[in-house]
Amino acid sequence: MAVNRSEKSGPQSAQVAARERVLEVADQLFATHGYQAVSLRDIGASLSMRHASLYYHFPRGKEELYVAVVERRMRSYQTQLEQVLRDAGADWRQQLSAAAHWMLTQPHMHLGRMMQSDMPAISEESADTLRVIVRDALLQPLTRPIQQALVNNPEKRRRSVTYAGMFLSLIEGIENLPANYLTGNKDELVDVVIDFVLHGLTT
Amino acid sequence: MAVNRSEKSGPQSAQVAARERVLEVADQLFATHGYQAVSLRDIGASLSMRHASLYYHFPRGKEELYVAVVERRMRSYQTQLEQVLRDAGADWRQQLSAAAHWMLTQPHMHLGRMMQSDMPAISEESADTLRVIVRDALLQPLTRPIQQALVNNPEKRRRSVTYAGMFLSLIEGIENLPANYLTGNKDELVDVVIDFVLHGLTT
DNA sequence: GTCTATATGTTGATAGAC
DNA sequence: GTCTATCAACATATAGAC
Repeated sequence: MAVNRSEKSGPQSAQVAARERVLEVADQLFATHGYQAVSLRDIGASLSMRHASLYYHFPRGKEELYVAVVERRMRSYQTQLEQVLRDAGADWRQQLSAAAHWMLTQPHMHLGRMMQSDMPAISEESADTLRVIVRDALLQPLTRPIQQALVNNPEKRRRSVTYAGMFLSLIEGIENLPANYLTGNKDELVDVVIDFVLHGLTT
Repeated sequence: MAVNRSEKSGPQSAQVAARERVLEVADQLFATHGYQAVSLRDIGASLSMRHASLYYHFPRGKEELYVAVVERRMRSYQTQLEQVLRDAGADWRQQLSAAAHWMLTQPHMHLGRMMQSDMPAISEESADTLRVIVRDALLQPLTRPIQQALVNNPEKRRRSVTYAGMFLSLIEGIENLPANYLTGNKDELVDVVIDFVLHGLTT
C-alpha cells in the first residue's frame, strides 16, 4: 500500500519537502529580482540556511536551481492557463479576454526580463530548454483561440504564433508602463487590451 | 571667432573626445549585454584602457556612466524618431508604419530588459530620471499619431499614452520571439504589426 | 588622461565535519 | 541535510605616480 506523502514523513519525503522549500523560496526571489540579481546567499538567507547547503539539492549550483525554478513555474502557468481557457467556453474572444484577465491579475511574469536578461546569463543549453518550455506553457495554448479567430483568413492564420507573441507582449508591456501613465485599474486595462487585440486602433 | 571642435584639437576637445569614446564603447556593451552583465573592466578592455581610468570621466562610477549612456542613446532615438515621423507625412497610419519600420531596422532596443532588469539595479533617483527621458524620447512622440488616430473617439483618446506603450511593446515583443517561430523577414513583420495595430485580429 | 597598486566586498563553488 | 571553512575569481572604488 502506497504511503501518502503528506501524512507520513518517510526518509524520502523529508528530502522532497526540503527541496520543494528551496524551490519555492528561490522562485519568489528569482521572480522578483531576476537571475543575476539574486545570489545563492540571498536564497540561503531567506531559508535561514547557509548557501553551501543548496548544493545538496542542486549539485550543479545556481543555474541548475534556476532552471528547475522556471520549469516548475511554467508548469504551473500552463496548467492555470489551460484551465482558464477551458473555463472561458467556446468563444475565442472570451478565451482571450479570460487569458488577459488571468495574466494581469497574476504577479508580473517578467517575460521580457527573462528573455533579454536571464536567458543570456545562463548556458545556451539551459536557455534552449527553457525557451521550449515557455513556448509550450504560454505561446502554444494562446495560439488555439487565435487560430479560431483567424479561421477565415489563412494568410493571417499562418502567423498565429506571432500573434500569440504579440498578445503576450501587450500584456507584459502594460505592466512596464509607469503606473502614473495609466488610467484606471487593471480590470479596466484588460478591456482596453482586449479591445485593442480585437480591433486595433480602429474606432 | 569660434574654434571648430573637429578640426582644431584644443586642450578641451581632447577631453571631450576621450569621454565620447568611452560613451560610445560603453553604449555598445550596455546595449548588447545589459547593465549588470557589463563590468567596468569589460568597458576598459574594449578601450584598451584600465578600468580605473574610467573614473576620470565618470567620477561616481558605473551608474553615472550608465545614466550618461542611456541619456545619450535616448537623445539620439528621439531625434531619429521625430525625423522619421516628420518624413512620413501627415497621415498617422504612415507615421506609425514608418516608426515601426524604423524600430525594427534598428538594433534591438531592449526596452523590456531596461525596464525590468537595468532600472531596478540602479538607484531610484537615476531610474526615475531615465524613465522620464525614455518617455520623452519614445512614448511622447508616438502619442501624437495615436491621438490623431483616435481624434473621433475621446474615450480611447484619453489613453493615448497607454496605446503608445502597447505599440512599443508589440515591436519589442516581436524581437523576443525566437527566430524560428517567425515567418518572413523583418520588413514583412512590420506590415503584420501595423495591420494588427490598425485592426487587431479582425480580418 | 591614463597608469599602478591596493582596499574591500561579493560571488559561485568545493571539501569535509556533524 | 545542514554546517563550517576556505578558495579563486571577480566586482566597484580610491589614492597617488607619471
